[in-house]
Order: sequence, then structure tokens, then C-alpha cells
Amino acid sequence: MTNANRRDMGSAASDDLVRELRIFAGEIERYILQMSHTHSMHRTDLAAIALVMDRETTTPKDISDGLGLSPSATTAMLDRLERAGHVTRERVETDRRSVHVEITDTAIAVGGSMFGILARHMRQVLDTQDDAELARTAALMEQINTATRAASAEAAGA
Amino acid sequence: MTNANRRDMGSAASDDLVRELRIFAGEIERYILQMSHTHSMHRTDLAAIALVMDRETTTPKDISDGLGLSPSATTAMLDRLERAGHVTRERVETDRRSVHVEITDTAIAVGGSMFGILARHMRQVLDTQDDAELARTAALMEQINTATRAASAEAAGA
DNA sequence: GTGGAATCATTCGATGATGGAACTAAAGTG
DNA sequence: CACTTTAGTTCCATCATCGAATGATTCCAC
Repeated sequence: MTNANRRDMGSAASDDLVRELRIFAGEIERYILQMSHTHSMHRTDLAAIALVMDRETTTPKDISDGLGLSPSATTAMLDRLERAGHVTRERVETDRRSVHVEITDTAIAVGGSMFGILARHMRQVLDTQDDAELARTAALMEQINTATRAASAEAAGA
Repeated sequence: MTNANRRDMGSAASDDLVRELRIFAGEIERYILQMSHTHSMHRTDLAAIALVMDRETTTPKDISDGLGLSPSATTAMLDRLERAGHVTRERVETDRRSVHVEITDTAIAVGGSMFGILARHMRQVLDTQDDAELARTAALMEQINTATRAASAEAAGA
């Protein structure tokens, strides 16, 4: 295999992976949309719950920045989520202009039931794979997630 | 390494990957939300464009089924997309109750520019990886995408 | 061929998610 | 201390979405 051939193969495999990741983003969005209807939850609400779960500490400003919502839309959404028992809000002691948003066990349970069908289908695929391969893929996805988070931050600043 | 250890490691790697995929779904959702605001496009519109691009042939019913929208919301959205020059609609010759939805070059260009920042960040990660590893990961993602599509179909039927 | 049922996309009117303006409370700065 | 900035909320207008109704088309049993 010459260097020219190696370069072509690298760029093809890389492009393939990017394309599959793009398709995954579309497919899982559609899965979540289906589930949001089944559970009568608006999908922006679900996005906010996912953000609160993925971050260590969350304020309304984190949510409005992260999802690109206006402050007033964020307030209205947190009102909905609080009414539904999915989040709690508490004034931050060190900066009383702000509020700390916490996820509830109710929201975690709803989230878990939402991914039940998907988890079953995914398990069928993953159980046929080599364990060391899965570990390497998980490590790669971790790096890709960091890159995606950096891209979001850059897009938010642009 | 005993069988008991191997079993634990396998389930841990599998769980790690599922978790990273879940995180990826959240992160890329937030990236897309940022971009939808930058480009003044509603996120449901983006989801519809992605669906039309990922499927070979699309009708309003495919879109309303796929995204869980009502037929009337689907019509309103296609009106928006058509006005923006992102899709075209043509009556299907073999069944004149229906409409065939086609993506335009304009939409493809907008989609491309939307993923520019993300593509750059991802390229930095992928360029450090072994090519054969990328190819294996791409193949695994392809299977995961098929499983996700099956899960959406099951969720839609439930 | 005919009548009725089913399918498909659209129109219409009501509901509620979202953004912009205004506001209050709190923190930061010179 | 006075002024500016930050953070979240309230109020009101806009528009995305839903359910009901509609018209056109296709399917199916007789």
C-alpha cells in the first residue's frame, strides 16, 4: 500500500464516519420526536432536560445560551418543567440574581422509559460486537463529543 | 482474565458507548439549535430537510409520520420550506392524492454551511485516528443507525 | 359499473411556545 | 456612592402546531 493509497483510504473512512454520524443525528432526532409526542412533552423541554443532565450545574442562562432560547422563553419553559415536576429551581446563595436548576427523579424516570425501545434495539447490535472494539469506539465518541461541544460554543459566539 | 471479569468488562464497554452516544445526541442537538437560530430556521424545518435528504422518496405523509407532526402542521411547514426555496412539491402521477417532496440545491448548500464549524472540529479528532479504526466505527454506526430507524418505526406504531 | 369506505393533503380557527420590550433585583466597576 | 451590567421574570404580539372539516382521489366489495 503506497502513501497515496493510504491517504485516499483515510479520507474515505473519515468521510464515511462523518456521514454515519450525521445520519445518526437525524435518526435519533426523529426517535426523540416520536417519543415526545407519546409522552406529551414538547421537544424543547426534552432538550433542556438533557442539557441539565449533561452539565454539572445549570442556571437559566446556561439553558438559554445552550439552546439558543430567549430569556423569557427559557423562563416559560422552566415554568412548564417545574409544574410538571421535572425540575426544581432554587435561588443561588452566592449570587441571588441567579437560579440553580436541578433535575428531579421524575424526569430521570421519564427519560429512562423514553429510551427503552431504542435501548433494546441498540443492545441487539452491541451484543454482537467485540468488547475491546466497543471500548475503543466509546473512547472515540468521547472525543467527538468534546469536539461537538466546542463547535456549539463557537457557533454560540458567532 | 476470568469469564466473570470478561462479562463485567463487556457490559461496561457497552454501557460506556451507549452513554457516549446519548451525550452525542444531546450535544449535536444543541449545535443544531444554535445553527437554526443563526440561519433563522425553525428546528422542525431542519428535521424535515434532514429526513427528506436521508430517505429516497418523501411524501408529506412520510414527514408527518416520521416527525410525529399532524398533517396540517406538515402542510404549513412545507409551505414555509417551499417559500424559502428549500423544497419543491409535485403531484405524484401514480396517486394524485399525494405529493412528492424534493430537496433543493439551496437547502443542501444551507445544510453544508451549517455543519462547517462542526466539520472542522470533528476533522481535528478524526485526523488523529487510525484509518482502519475509523472504518470499523463507521460500519458500527451504520448498524446503530439501522437499529435507531427500527426503534423510531416501533415507537411510531406504539 | 356503482356506492361506500379509506387515504391524502389542505384549509380554518384555536391554543400555546417563542421573541422583544420593559421591569426589578442584584452584582460589578470606577 | 453613582452608574453600568447582569440575571430572571412579566407582558404582549407573532407564528408553529393541533383538531375538525373539507375536497379530491383511490381502494374494495358487490
